Amino acid sequence: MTNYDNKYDANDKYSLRGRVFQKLREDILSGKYKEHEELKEVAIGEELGVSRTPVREAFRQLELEGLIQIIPNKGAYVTGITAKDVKDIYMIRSLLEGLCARLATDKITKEQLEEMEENIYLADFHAQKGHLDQMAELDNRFHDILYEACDSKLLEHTLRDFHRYVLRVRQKTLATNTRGRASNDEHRQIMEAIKAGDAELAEKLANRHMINAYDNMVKNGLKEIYGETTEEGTQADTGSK
Amino acid sequence: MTNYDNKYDANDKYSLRGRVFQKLREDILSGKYKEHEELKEVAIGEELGVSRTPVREAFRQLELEGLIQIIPNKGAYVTGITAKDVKDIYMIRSLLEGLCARLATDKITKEQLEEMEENIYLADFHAQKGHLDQMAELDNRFHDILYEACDSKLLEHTLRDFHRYVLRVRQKTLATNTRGRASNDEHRQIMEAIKAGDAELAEKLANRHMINAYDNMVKNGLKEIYGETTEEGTQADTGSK
DNA sequence: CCTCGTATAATTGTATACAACCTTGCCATT
DNA sequence: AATGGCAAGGTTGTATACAATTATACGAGG
Repeated sequence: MTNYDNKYDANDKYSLRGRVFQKLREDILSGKYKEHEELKEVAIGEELGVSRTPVREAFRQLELEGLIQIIPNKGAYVTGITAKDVKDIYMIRSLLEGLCARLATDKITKEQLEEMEENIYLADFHAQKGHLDQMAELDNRFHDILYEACDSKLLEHTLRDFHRYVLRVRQKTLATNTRGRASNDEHRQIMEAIKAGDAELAEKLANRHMINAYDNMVKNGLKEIYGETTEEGTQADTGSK
Repeated sequence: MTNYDNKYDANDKYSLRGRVFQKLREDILSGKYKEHEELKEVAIGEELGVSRTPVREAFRQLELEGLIQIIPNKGAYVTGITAKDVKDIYMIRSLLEGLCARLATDKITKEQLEEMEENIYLADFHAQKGHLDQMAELDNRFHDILYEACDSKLLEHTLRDFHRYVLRVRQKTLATNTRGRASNDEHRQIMEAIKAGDAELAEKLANRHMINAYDNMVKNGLKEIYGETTEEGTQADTGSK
């Protein structure tokens, strides 16, 4: 619930605060700062060559994005993601990506559809070659295109938030070639449903795509990475029908 | 996507920043600061008797909550909500409140269920008396209970965000007695489905509840309040099946 | 040897000073 | 009279100084 439709990007890469914010977000998501690690204002400031003020403002934003937790008068700590959190996010995303696909079916532009096709074609190529990094990149981009295509700044922004939030986990678990191929196949089906103008089908496929992604994560050892267990079985149970 | 499961509330009411944040949020939501109004750091600071630093930090948070837009080196402006935004929010909420009701069916505690029943009973009373303010209050509380009952900090927080965001609009449009009664009837049906353990039905009813709420807003002049029109007809079209 | 308390250090919270940028209005030039 | 440029005022961006709070370490007492 944040700054959508903001042609002056608030996370302005030209202001110090914006640069600190982006840098810290990237470092947290990439794993440079680990869970429960403490972030100290002066240390970060010195590392980036800025004073405490922009760092503090960036901290406040990171907190609202859920990446750190600030305990008053104590410090800022990188928040952890529990297995339960991941499950909840995928349940929510399943519904919202479905909605997004449904809306996009009517709203998508020719250019966006073409980029989708290109994306899928390219992903096929990299899947054959076993280029996992490129696969992940294309996967991200596919969803970004979908978010843009739904023509709802609010939905787009919400989905981007969730998507970014699980990137930390995905990097560790989605990096199998078999899932990469399956995922791209699902992308193709979604794209074709949109292309055919079948909004209902597009929604169902997008729902299912998220459930499959989650189930795959569970299979590939989500529990081993995060100590806690999903409270009830492994089935995603996110279907809306 | 913000600070869930935070026992030290980040919007700490004991820190100046937290107080400024809460005060400004309330003032924006209540309409004291109108759309596109500029908020100046020194003016706000003097009004609340604090310096610019806590005000600036509060601004950054308000921006991430979507309540103001900060244009670098220019100023902070209260953001407007378009009719399209409202429609999008209700589409999203329809799905997520449905999910929430479905999860709550398994997770709700006896105390929460009792508070729900009490809430509905009280709302019946106030509906008869025509107490619109109390009705609105109870309506808010009903949804809060539901959010708590789903046992997902993430979903709870997301729904609270959206709910708070449309409060500005709702205050102006939901204040009709007939809708109040209908809404409470729908609350009762949702509650009874949860009580009966019928998760599927609870989800459907909660979906429908949001669609009805939105349709009512459209009927009661959402367009007149916000200059723009919903891009396609008036039907909510938020059903997931 | 352990525990509690106090003092000191470290860190965050707030205020203020200074710099950079944008806006505005006046004046000169055409 | 219209326009362009320049200067002055105001607002935000950043840095730093000071206050308040918390963590740590050391020593005294048991």
